Amino acid sequence: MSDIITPRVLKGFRDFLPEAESQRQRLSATLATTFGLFGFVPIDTPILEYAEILLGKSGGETEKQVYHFKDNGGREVAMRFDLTVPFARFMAEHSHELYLPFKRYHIAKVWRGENTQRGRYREFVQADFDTVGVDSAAADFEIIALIRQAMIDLGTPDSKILINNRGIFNRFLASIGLAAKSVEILRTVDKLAKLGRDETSRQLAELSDGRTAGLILDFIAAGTSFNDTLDNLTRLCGGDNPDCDRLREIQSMAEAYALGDSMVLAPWITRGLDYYTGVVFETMLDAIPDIGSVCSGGRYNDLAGLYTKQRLPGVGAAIGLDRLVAALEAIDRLKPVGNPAIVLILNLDADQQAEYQGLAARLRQAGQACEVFSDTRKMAQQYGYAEKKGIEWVVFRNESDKANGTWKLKNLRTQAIEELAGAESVVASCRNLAAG
RNA sequence: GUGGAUGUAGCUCAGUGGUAGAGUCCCAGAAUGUGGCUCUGGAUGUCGCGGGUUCGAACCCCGUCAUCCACCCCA
Repeated sequence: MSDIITPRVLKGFRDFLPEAESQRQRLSATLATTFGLFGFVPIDTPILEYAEILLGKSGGETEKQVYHFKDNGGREVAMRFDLTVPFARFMAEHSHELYLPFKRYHIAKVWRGENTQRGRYREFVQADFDTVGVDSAAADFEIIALIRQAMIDLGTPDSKILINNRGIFNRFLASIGLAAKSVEILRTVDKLAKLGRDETSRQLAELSDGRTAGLILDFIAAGTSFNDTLDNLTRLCGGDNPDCDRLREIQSMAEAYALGDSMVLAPWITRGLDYYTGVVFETMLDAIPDIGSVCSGGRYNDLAGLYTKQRLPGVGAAIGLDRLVAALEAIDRLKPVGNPAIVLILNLDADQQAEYQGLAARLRQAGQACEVFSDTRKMAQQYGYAEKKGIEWVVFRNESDKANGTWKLKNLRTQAIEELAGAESVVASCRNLAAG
């Protein structure tokens, strides 16, 4: 009989080993730098909120996905399932302490109790960024430019930001008398890429009729260029209007910014979430489109309407960091993250313990990360340790080195061994290694 | 939440009713003029978990958990 508890983690939850966690931290740090480049500032909020805050408006679908329970004091609480709703509460509570427009980013874990798949977990990190307190093309464009920069910085310049404006679609639907079914139609259209034209047409015909389905499909057809597509949309929804103008303004900024064809007008992109009211976007990686959008968002005209009378329009997006890591791994584009220490001091002689630590101290004082192997094990094991951790250099000394006060520095890859006069020489050599 | 596939040693997998296997990895030893090549030996599995059928189950049946895929939704 055993009283050992089987170690396991919940479905959709994961442990991260050093290599994976290093990657996550690196990407996260990269994003923080990119956000800062655009003047976005960081915030954080609690992972647990009153259930009514998180479940307030969102009925059905999201409610089923939110982890909620009674805390030890009997309060109904819930774990945040995205960073936008907590942000809305945050703004309602702190807007008087802040300034508008307020541009914030928030990189943190969120939880959703839905079924798992590759790149789809129950606990995952989102990098959310929004500009609130302003409704302008400049703000919309800044989010797009930021997504573009983030994609470049993350190592996926070969990606496309698909953009659309829901307002245009709604105008179009109104013009053909289907405004009442806009939500269903938007959802159906959103699946065009996945279902294909025929199936989408069939489903649209169920919502309206065959002729209307054809009209809708014509409407969402892609043109030969951003402006060509936009001209088509403008014509089909009854001529110039503020929503088309917004896209034109964004496009002119994109040209000045030299975004090129990384920004695509995609009339079939609508996003399922019903709080978006203006431009919406998704970001697809050319190398692995199957994994889905790695950064999605859009404009909403009232962020915190549930919690305050102050009207806060905004625009923002969320990068799915874990999905991105899964994608980068799948296309083999994660840069290896080495061990922080590039030098291992081999521990071969029980009488030299003080010397090893003394050398390590010198190195560290010089800002040089190093390790002393923590036991006098066989050399093969110490070499193996260094290799597994990606440490390229080892320092050791044999009997004669010990007598002479010298050290040997060996490159594990080239096998080259260099004899060094003393600790200062080791420090100097390691400095060169780090620099070179 | 619904449907399908999968689940055997740390890893990759073979084994379809009759005493649990291979490769790799790991450990020990030999050789090696400070490891990595070679040789010898060794360890490791409640066959995801729990029931059932059977003289006998890794294999058949049911349930359950996890992973992957599709739906739904989304990052």
